Amino acid sequence: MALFEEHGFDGTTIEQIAAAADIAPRTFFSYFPTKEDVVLADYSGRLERILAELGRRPESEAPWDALQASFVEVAADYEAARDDLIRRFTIMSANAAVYARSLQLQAGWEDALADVLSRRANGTTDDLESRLLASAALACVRSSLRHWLLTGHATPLPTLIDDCFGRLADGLAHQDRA
Amino acid sequence: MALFEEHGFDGTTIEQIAAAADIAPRTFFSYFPTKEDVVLADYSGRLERILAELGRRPESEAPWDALQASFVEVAADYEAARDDLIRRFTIMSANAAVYARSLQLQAGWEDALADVLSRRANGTTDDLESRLLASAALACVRSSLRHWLLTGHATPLPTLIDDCFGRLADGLAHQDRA
DNA sequence: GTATCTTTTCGCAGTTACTGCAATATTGCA
DNA sequence: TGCAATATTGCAGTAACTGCGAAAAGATAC
Repeated sequence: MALFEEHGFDGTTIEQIAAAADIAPRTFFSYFPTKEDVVLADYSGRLERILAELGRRPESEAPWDALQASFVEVAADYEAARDDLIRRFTIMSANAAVYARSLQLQAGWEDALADVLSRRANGTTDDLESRLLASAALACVRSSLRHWLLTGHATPLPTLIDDCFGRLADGLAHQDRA
Repeated sequence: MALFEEHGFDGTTIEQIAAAADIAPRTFFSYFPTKEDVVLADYSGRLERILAELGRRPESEAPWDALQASFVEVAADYEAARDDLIRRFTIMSANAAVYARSLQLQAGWEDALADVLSRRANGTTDDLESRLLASAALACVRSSLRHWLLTGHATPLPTLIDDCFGRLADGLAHQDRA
């Protein structure tokens, strides 16, 4: 991470990373599939947390509400690792390849979330609905994180995410009413 | 495209593409920035269409309704190029790198859409709201396209997209009511 | 038809991420 | 200590992409 911050993501080679970590360049790839994944190392654990949280929600709860509650809960973790998160996201937002990889990983999250929602609904809804909800939820998270970074982390993340979920649920069709 | 379909995306090299197109390998890169962009060649024009359509909507219209109307309109174009679209999306959904590139390009769309929405709102809303709407709209499009492909293009695309926008606007908070 | 300028095409050499494979080192355990 | 599983490594190779400068093609003026 320090190397990325000093020389930029593109300006840092695998060779340099390996040297800094005291391993052979070849060994790097037994820890990370791509260079981008170094910046996004926390992603894999994050998905498990979200799925666990989602599994803890009562079956009776509406899907969107369950998603909202789960993500707000996980966002509290984000706050705990605040400084690290800021470093990672700063690098990410400065580099298109890292952001692209982030989106790709989130596509995996979408698959997993849609799957859980479909199983939860148990035939009550179609797969399109599950997909849509999962995809929209991740849109909330991305928008929140972006805003959080751009505004210098003023508003706490859980608040932002809660707000975004709320807006999508209530405010879209008739904004003039709000 | 024929090469991709025969040998797969990864199994096709720039050299082969260049040979098929009767150009030097080096020249390929003056037409496409990456190999992935061959499959997504229609993306650049598509954004302009969407922005044009969005610019044509009345200022009084609620942002979400304007987005919905614009995308439904552009989806009609999709139907016109139906077979070509199916070929491209089939390749895309079979290859993670192409899908990642697609998401990256859509991130550019999101920027542009959020920008237009912010300017449209003229201070009535914050940037977070614009982002969120743009991001959610693209989530609708992706979910619709995916469903359209998986179900063998049974339902027309404009119908699917219209439906997704409608669901996000109305159905999220209180699905038990529906 | 020729000369001049612009644009496109091209070849070449180089960088870098990433892969498969087989050898070597390390570790955990009986 | 000996053995088996696992981690680390080196090497050779592939393929996407880049910068640069030369050559080719095309347009324009006279």
